[in-house]
Amino acid sequence: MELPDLKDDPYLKVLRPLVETYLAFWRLDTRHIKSLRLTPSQFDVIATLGDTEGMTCSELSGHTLVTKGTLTGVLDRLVAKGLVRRDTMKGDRRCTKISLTVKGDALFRKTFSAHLAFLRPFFERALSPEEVSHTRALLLRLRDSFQQ
Amino acid sequence: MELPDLKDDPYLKVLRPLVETYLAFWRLDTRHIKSLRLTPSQFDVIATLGDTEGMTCSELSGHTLVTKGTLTGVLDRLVAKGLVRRDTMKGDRRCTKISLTVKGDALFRKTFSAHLAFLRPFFERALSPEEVSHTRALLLRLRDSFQQ
DNA sequence: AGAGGATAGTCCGTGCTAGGACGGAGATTC
DNA sequence: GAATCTCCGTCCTAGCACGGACTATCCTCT
Repeated sequence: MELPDLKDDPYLKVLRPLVETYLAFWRLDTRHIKSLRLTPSQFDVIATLGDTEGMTCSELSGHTLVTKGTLTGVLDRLVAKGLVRRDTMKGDRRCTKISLTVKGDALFRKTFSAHLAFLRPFFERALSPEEVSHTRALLLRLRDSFQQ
Repeated sequence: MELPDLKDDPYLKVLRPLVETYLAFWRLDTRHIKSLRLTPSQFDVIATLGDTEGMTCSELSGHTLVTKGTLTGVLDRLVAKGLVRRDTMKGDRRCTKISLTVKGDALFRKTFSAHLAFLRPFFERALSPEEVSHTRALLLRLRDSFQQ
């Protein structure tokens, strides 16, 4: 990693834990999502489309971590699986309305809350509710600094 | 993202900040690394090989975030740039010793500490030294929970 | 010595990533 | 009406991610 041993630097010694924690979470998250036969990006799209009337590619890309260019391919595969539908939008022929199919909605209902329930204990075990708020606040300060 | 609005759940409301903070860091880090005409993985490898006598692919993969299979391609490109060398190991013909070339070492010296110096202010601005230790401790608890 | 098993690095398939180029489509201005 | 600007979704390139398959090599145990 781009993270040598930074024990000496009082400021940078939070860098490695940040990366390691995120990656540990990511691996756990990904492993569980894979058991649903989806990729993280695909789950991201399904979860975002759930309980909505559908959205355009741009909106979808704004609400997920998937960029516009990547979305095309991700949607192709979701359409092929019959989970998602592309409809032309009346009123603006530039836009495409992306929404869940019946099958996609069923998958969303079945897996979404189950996935959250799967993740929750890992947080509960590590932190008390007060510590959660505290961690959250500290992380947001860091995030804002990175985003200037 | 696979992160809906979790305001309601006291435990999961640290999830989104964790992801957002990491991604904000990652984007910053990547942008700076790109200005060196390297990719994050390539920088990772260079930084890890710096100040060592070289290592095998497996060791390198263990010390970086690059998996064995991906490493082959990353090393190919670094060798093509003349930054890294592959030597056969005497004693064990299965192993390959990867090390920096003179040019690679020069790049390491020039860019490594500069990169850390670039990152440091973002941490300094966000957190006091005590908060850094505190954040670090909280993150490590989370990490360990994810890794069980 | 020969068999079995572990390890090293490569290669492959599928999928994701950022960023940029592109052409179609709507909106605005003259 | 024509030119221009902006937006939309798709496509392209280079590179990375993971896991599994594969070959070569080495080690160990009988």
